[in-house]
Amino acid sequence: MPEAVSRPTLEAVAARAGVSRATVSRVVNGGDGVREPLAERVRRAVEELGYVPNQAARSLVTRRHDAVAVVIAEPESRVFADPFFALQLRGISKELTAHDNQLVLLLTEGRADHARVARYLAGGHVDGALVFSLHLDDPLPGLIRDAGVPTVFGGRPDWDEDTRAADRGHAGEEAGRGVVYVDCDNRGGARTAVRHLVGLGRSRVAHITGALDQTSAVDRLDGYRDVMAGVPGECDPRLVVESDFTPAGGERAMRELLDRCPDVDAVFAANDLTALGALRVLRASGRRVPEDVAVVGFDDMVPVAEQTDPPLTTVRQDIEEMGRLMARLLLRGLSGGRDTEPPAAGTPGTAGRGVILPTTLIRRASA
Amino acid sequence: MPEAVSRPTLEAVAARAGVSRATVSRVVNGGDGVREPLAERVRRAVEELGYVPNQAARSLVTRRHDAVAVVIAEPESRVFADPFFALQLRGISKELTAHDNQLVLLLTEGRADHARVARYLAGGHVDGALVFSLHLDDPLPGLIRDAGVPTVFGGRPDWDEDTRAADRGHAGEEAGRGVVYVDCDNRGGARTAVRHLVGLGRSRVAHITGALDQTSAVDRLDGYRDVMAGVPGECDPRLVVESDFTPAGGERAMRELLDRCPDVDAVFAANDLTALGALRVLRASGRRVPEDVAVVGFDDMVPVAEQTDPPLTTVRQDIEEMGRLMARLLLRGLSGGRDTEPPAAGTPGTAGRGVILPTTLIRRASA
DNA sequence: TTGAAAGCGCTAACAT
DNA sequence: ATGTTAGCGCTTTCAA
Repeated sequence: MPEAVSRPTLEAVAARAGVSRATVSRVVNGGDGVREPLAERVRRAVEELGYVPNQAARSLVTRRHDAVAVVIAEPESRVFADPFFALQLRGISKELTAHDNQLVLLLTEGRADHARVARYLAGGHVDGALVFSLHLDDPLPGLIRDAGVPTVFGGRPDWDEDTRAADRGHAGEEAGRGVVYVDCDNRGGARTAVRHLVGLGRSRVAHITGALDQTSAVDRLDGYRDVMAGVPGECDPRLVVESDFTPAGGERAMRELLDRCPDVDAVFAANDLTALGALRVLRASGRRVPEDVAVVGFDDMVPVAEQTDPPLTTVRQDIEEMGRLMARLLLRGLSGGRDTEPPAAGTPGTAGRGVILPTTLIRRASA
Repeated sequence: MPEAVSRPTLEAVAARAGVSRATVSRVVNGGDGVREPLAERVRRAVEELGYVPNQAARSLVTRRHDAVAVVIAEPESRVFADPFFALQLRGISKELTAHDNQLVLLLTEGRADHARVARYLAGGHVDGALVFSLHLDDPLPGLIRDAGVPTVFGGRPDWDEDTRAADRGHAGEEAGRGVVYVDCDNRGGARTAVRHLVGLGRSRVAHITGALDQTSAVDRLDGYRDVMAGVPGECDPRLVVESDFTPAGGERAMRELLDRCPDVDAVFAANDLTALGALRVLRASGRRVPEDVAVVGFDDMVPVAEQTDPPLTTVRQDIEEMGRLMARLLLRGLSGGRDTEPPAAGTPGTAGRGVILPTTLIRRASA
């Protein structure tokens, strides 16, 4: 019974309203230049027939799709481990919906899928793309660039355009300026976290990093170093342990840390999940938090941070807002004109084309 | 520079290969009935020009879109609290990708969006829909049914067709038979959990329910009752506390439970998040788990269940597989013919049209 | 086996 | 202000 009932066409509506197809089209698309009584007749006909425009036919002529692709590189990412992804998507979805755009979700599972995604984007099925390019050296940005689709990245892509473009012979174009992205202030947030710890009087502040093939992890590490560089005698490199954003990784790192520096009295973990693992190991080792060791996380994944023992002090970023903003930037670029394109070379104040959202420290009990 | 570069058309390929558009079309679509040397010429031309078919033009004539909508009713759901959603989506995505179908994501925020979704589905933009109808009395199933789009539901919808259809005057059609859905064996899984607890020698087994406006919660409660009904003198209704699938809800329920029945020695929680909350309250109350009170969860959200203290014994369902299966059923129905439609009235063995996936008990330390 | 031609449903000039 | 018309790029009869 869900037999694809053939929907009424413009033609049918026109016939019913006793006007031409063009007139119906005008009314359906906003109705400028159609006198009210006529427009009303058309609207009634549309209503009665339950007419819905055929998007394929429309796209064929307008070359717009009112659809945006969201590309998420999933493998080995935390995408499926925490609600990050879902929140981001919610923000994007809200914004797209508000502008009558559809969200086409492209999940990729490793290199093999890159070609598929590139082909899809190049195929002109969507008006633009929102890409979460999570890893350094990801070929996706390059492929997307070549596909020529307006794109906004989630998280600063490690796209050293100057270098790569040169490899391709685009060196003179300053193409790096063209990358639009939205990210949170990873470095600044990290500074805030570490300063907080230092301000608590801690003198042996460690950092458990995230996966260092992601810019967010690198930036947070940089922020940590920014502050520690200013603390006399505190640049002990053993206080930095590399990890991977997961609870298990956090446990491992914390164990190593306790091993190397039993006198550690504070830990800045690259994200909440890492902090979770660290907390567990600290407890198991008999340390009290925050009395013996203070801990700060990053992200403020509320369901995680509020449920740890003790509740986690952490750096909050507004993930849903990031998603919304990405979508907004893209749509603006699509309609407004060349907003997702590089500014004229030398335009002041636009270098980078990145939008950085602020972070805030959420104080709970762990530090 | 991402200027929507006008892509080559069939025409261009035809010209280059020195054949007609029809021939190119044939080759592009599988190449039956085209002699090899010619086909090869065409393929080369496609390659050289980087030709990608225009999906809009194709859809316009074929009326297929190779796209499937995934509808997720988000408000008040746990969709953004645990990785359930992401896993489901991954399974769906894999299956769709394997069949060259796109995934259009429709997130809804309450009633207001229902009309939008219904309109979209009715608009014939997609070939079918996968719908997560999470709540009893959700109007979505009805709207979708009216939209006439082949649909597979995730989780048994509370769609008492006999009743509703009657309301609409379809009573004679046995329409309820037409609902295709995929779910896990909530009731059986609950039975397994409770039996395990009883088998441990526990005599005061409580149940903290999920949100009872979702069939999964109701089914798990039923499973609990199935077993408890067989345990002499164990039908104490005070052992059942209603909750909502959240950690906070689990805490609240556990507190009430301890209040009402301080002698409780086992808890079957409706999901892992609930169990998490319960564990916390139990610990705070000085009870040891599992010595004093054994706890079993449901879902096996690995990141949660493995990280609780003690690690959680729980009923596992294969969420990703559910997603994959939903997609498979839908695609099969779309191509194979009328598979998503109701079987002829009276067809034996097909009543319900639901596919129920098995669950397994994962033993960890909490029970 | 291959080509010619007729649309699919819609928008956007261009006429009126 | 409204109607007429020419395609958008593709698939699909129907002829050759």
